[in-house]
Amino acid sequence: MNNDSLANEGSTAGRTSRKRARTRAELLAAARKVFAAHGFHEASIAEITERADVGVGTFYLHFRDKDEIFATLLEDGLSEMREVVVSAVEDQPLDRQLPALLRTIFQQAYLHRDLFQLALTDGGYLLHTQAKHARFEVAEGLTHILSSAEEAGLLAGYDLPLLARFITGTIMQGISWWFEHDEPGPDEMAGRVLQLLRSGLPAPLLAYDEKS
Amino acid sequence: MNNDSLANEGSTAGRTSRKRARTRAELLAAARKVFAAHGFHEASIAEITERADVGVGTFYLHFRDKDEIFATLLEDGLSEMREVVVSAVEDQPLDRQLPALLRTIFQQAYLHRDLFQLALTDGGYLLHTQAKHARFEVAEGLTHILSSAEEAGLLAGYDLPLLARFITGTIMQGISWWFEHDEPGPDEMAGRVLQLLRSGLPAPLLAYDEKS
Amino acid sequence: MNNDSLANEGSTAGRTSRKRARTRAELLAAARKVFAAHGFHEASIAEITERADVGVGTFYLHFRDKDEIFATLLEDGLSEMREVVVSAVEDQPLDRQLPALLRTIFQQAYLHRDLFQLALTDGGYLLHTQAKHARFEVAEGLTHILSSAEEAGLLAGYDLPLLARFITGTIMQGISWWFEHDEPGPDEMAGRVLQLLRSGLPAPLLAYDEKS
Amino acid sequence: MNNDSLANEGSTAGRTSRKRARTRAELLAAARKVFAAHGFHEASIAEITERADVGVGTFYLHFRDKDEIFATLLEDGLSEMREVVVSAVEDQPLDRQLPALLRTIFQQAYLHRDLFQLALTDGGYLLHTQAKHARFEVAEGLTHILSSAEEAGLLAGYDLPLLARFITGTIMQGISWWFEHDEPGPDEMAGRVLQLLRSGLPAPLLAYDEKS
DNA sequence: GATGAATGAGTGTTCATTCAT
DNA sequence: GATGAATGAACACTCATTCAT
Repeated sequence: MNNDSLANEGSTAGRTSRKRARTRAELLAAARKVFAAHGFHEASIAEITERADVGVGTFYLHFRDKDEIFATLLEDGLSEMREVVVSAVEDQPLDRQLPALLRTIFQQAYLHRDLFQLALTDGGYLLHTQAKHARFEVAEGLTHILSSAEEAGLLAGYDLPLLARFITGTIMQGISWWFEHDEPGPDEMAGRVLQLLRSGLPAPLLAYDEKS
Repeated sequence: MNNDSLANEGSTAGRTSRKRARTRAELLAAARKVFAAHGFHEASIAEITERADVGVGTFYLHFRDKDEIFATLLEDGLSEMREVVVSAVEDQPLDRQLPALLRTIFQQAYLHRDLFQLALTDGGYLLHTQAKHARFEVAEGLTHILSSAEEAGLLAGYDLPLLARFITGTIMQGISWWFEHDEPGPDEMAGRVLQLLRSGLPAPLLAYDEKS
Repeated sequence: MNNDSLANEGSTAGRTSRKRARTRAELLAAARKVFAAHGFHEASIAEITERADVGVGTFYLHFRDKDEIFATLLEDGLSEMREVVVSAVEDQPLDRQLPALLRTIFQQAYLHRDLFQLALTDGGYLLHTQAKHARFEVAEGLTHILSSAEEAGLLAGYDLPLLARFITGTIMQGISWWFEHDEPGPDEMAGRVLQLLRSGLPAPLLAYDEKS
Repeated sequence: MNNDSLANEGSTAGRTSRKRARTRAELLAAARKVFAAHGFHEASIAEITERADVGVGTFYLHFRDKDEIFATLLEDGLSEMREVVVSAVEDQPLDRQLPALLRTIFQQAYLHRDLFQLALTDGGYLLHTQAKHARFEVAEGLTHILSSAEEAGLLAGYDLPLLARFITGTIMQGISWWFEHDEPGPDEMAGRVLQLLRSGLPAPLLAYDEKS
């Protein structure tokens, strides 16, 4: 009835939908805190709505159920991160992509530790139901870079999907280190991972002749 | 044939307690399946007892509560694995320890994939309550080996606890690869991890001057 | 007719909270019947909610648990009674207080026999948890009156707390008489107790030299 | 097969039945402690058998169910007391019977306070199911004495059954006084009740003119 | 007779979800 | 759109009682 497209000013529809969006945002913010505090299963809708200062029923006006808000929370956070990471990596020459990826992921993860704690601790729960998930996100980015490298003939002898997983595992453990410690910061963390990826472990630690 | 080992032969007490042990084992087996299928929170005692073909009450004759059977399940499985791994690693010269550790862990994990799925997916839940846990177990073994290496002056310039975590992450991702695929087998998996640890990634992938 | 007393008229909030109060009252009424019929321990929440014609969960919207509704039931009933008794006794000259107390207590108890059955039969259960309780209530009132009498020097030679208990016992048995009989009514009951308290038993029943 | 009548010596049957009786006695003793500690409803058969150091199943060889052992416990205790009281009262001249009854009951009750706590606290529970019960027991003895007095024309103007209940109430409160205090001892307690029964309360406490 | 492992009906309680207002 | 009282299926857990040994 009214022009509520771009820049929706004082129109009723505009005000309404702005209010609606604010409520939704409050719910998401509340959910983030509650999930972070208790984990997915112990979190209750009642606590979320209380914290968001809305009625219980309101929750269901914005999200189908508990799963959905959880998934949305992760999805929103991860897609924001994806954007940052992608723009930090693209346009880089191949030999700078992996370092940039690591550094950016660690920087983001450090900033959004609570989100990652959710993703890594309770995310498993949704693996059956919902697909996208921190680990997948990371592995995907890695696979993309590694594929380019492979096309350039740089990864002969490596099993690419496994390699992506291994590196993902390294990153994940780097991130979950922060669930318990605050040091070192993201840049040193990235440096440490690079150190391992660049040189591996000192040769005397790994005898060569194990029967393969 | 009659030799029922030391003392306690075919006596009533013996038969009874053997029956008791069998029931307990059936409960553990059922729980393993149920937890693997639904995860800790979605698993119900009723389903476990049904699958074990015993009454609900019987469960509580053997385990204090849901937490206890879950912890027992992990503990039993991990302690068995720990033994195997330890005996495969000890007495090896330092340069064989890491390769042996990797190969043995992967072999065990391949055999007990369901257990690891539990440990890695829901294990987090009990981290507060119960201490020992697959990742810790692995990280501990690694730390032990790496410490020896450090004392031998082989790891100058590495951050040892982080290094242990990184390698743990690699192993974990190797194992969780099997939640979705059956190939490659444990020996090749160990080989792939060794490949990465030995040489790192090809130099052209990692520019050296990454100070951006 | 429209005057819904101060503020809070036919507003939604008013209607809602009136409905809420009604549900609560229905639960209390149902609980009273169920407790009276089976006693505290044998009473089940399910039977209470069924009788109140509400869902099980509704119970917990109004009462924390079984203990709470039981305590509320007694507390509400007793405090109503306390008010009636207190206002019947206060402002009376000392020599009328005890008669007034007896008559009023018996009148109230006759009206709320079911409540007293609860208080006297199961009330013991909550003695540890909840303080106020029919017998205490009565003993307290008595003690108050007797104290005044003592200050007036009328009770030399009597052990006051014991005396209060003895009279309480007499009243309690008068009340529990009604659990099985409907006669005599409260006024005659009070008269009978007064008769005993006034004259005691005929002398020939109680030899004086009872040192045996 | 063997003479197991009077003085059953070393015969198998004799030994067996002596053993049986001992087990039964151990169960009763254990039950008394457990009921005293937790009350009827919170007491569990398991705790009783554990304390009696017999198997759970054994319980059901001696008692049909929880109700039965509880009733037996009271019955045994009360009937022992009844005997003592009866023999202390019978053959006394009428004017000594009530004093003797009071003194003996209080002496017994003081000795077996735990039993009375059960009878007065949880006994109510069994009122519907089982008849005999401390209060009845006492009221019965009283009624017997009072009947004799009435036949002797001493109680004209009193309502006999009510009178018996009133006195019972006084005794009960005297006994339950001991659930919380140890003083005064049984003889003084009996004296205090006699004091009240003999003289009633001082006249100035009870105005005479209330409309009857 | 004694045992104690097994039973399962029954309980209190929670919480995601609905819907009349 | 917003509310929050109401819902009831679902759950963990208990314990008196049975019965094969």
